[in-house]
Amino acid sequence: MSRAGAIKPESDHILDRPMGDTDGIDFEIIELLFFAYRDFISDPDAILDTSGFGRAHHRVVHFVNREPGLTVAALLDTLKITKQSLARVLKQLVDSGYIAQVAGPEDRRQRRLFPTERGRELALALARPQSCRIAHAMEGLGEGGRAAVKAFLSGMINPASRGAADDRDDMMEGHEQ
Amino acid sequence: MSRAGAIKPESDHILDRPMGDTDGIDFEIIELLFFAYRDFISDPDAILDTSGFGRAHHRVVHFVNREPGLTVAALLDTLKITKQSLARVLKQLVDSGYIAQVAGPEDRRQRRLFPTERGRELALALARPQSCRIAHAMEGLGEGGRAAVKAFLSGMINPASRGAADDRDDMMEGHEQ
DNA sequence: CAATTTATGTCAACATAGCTGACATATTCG
DNA sequence: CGAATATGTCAGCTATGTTGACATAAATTG
Repeated sequence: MSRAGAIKPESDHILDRPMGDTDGIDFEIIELLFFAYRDFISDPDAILDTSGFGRAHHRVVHFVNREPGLTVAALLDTLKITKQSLARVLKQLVDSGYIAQVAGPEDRRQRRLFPTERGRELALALARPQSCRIAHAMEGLGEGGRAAVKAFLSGMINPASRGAADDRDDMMEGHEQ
Repeated sequence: MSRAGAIKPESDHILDRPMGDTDGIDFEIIELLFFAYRDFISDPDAILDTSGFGRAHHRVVHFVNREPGLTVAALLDTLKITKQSLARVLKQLVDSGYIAQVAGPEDRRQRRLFPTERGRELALALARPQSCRIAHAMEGLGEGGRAAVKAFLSGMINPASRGAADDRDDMMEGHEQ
């Protein structure tokens, strides 16, 4: 802090050549991913500002619409956040009538989550500009190009990340930590 | 809040069919992007926890290493955050000896940002696992596949997002808002 | 040169969205 | 019945973004 005025290159050895692909690191894709994802979520963000919701709400609304009847536990597993974090946004969505909770038919401790029509509309409105952006980015790529993109994105995902949703039935979920 | 006990499907109309690709929306890629990016940043996050830094520091260290001599204004433009947000993390990085500030040779009001060797090492350490993940995801894709991925990611980016870095010289930057 | 603009820094307050820890309640299961 | 499970909730902390106001030094301009 007292060094704020010590703007002299002699003291610390300073590097002035850019960190490039010499190190065998794929900086190009790293940065493309950063910018692509940033702009990808900017579309729904603009809509959410209007609704008074945030990205956290977006994710919840999305996955509940994609898998109606989802349990809270399954949603937590998908989002990889804590139940306290989820509770905050979920409560707002339920109170505002975007999501409804129904006691599980088998296990009545569960609260299965369903979208209302309002929730469905919001999810679609948020997904629409994202899908348009994707369609635009896919323009000119052939069927093989699209397959390559899918393969690439799938390969970026940790095996356990998606598996959790598939294995949900046969595993005992004993990892509350 | 008092409706917490009103777990009844009859009141609100509840939707139980999944929101699918019927609506002409590319949910598949939307979700792949979500999971891919989440896991993509989990690698550096794990390292950062050790260092006591966060994602914000990561981004700063990355771009300073990629373009040594970057001005604060240019960095703000790349990150699209406010100077107050940047100040917090930048100060920590400078104080910890990861980044050095040098008065601009032409315009001495500028603080050009340079990585120290320590900063370079950190940037490389953070990029390494991400690059490995990318390499793994690219496995099996031919040269055309890689080109498709690049074209796709580039197409996802707002034209102005990257352009800002290119146009920096000829535009008057009169958008402090 | 004086006035203004620019580049940057800084203080204070606030919002969102994550976290941990602790505890409550209802339900199921052994 | 008692233990485990699914969920909810309270309280407080952290990281990272925001706005608004103001300070300082250097460049630019009249």
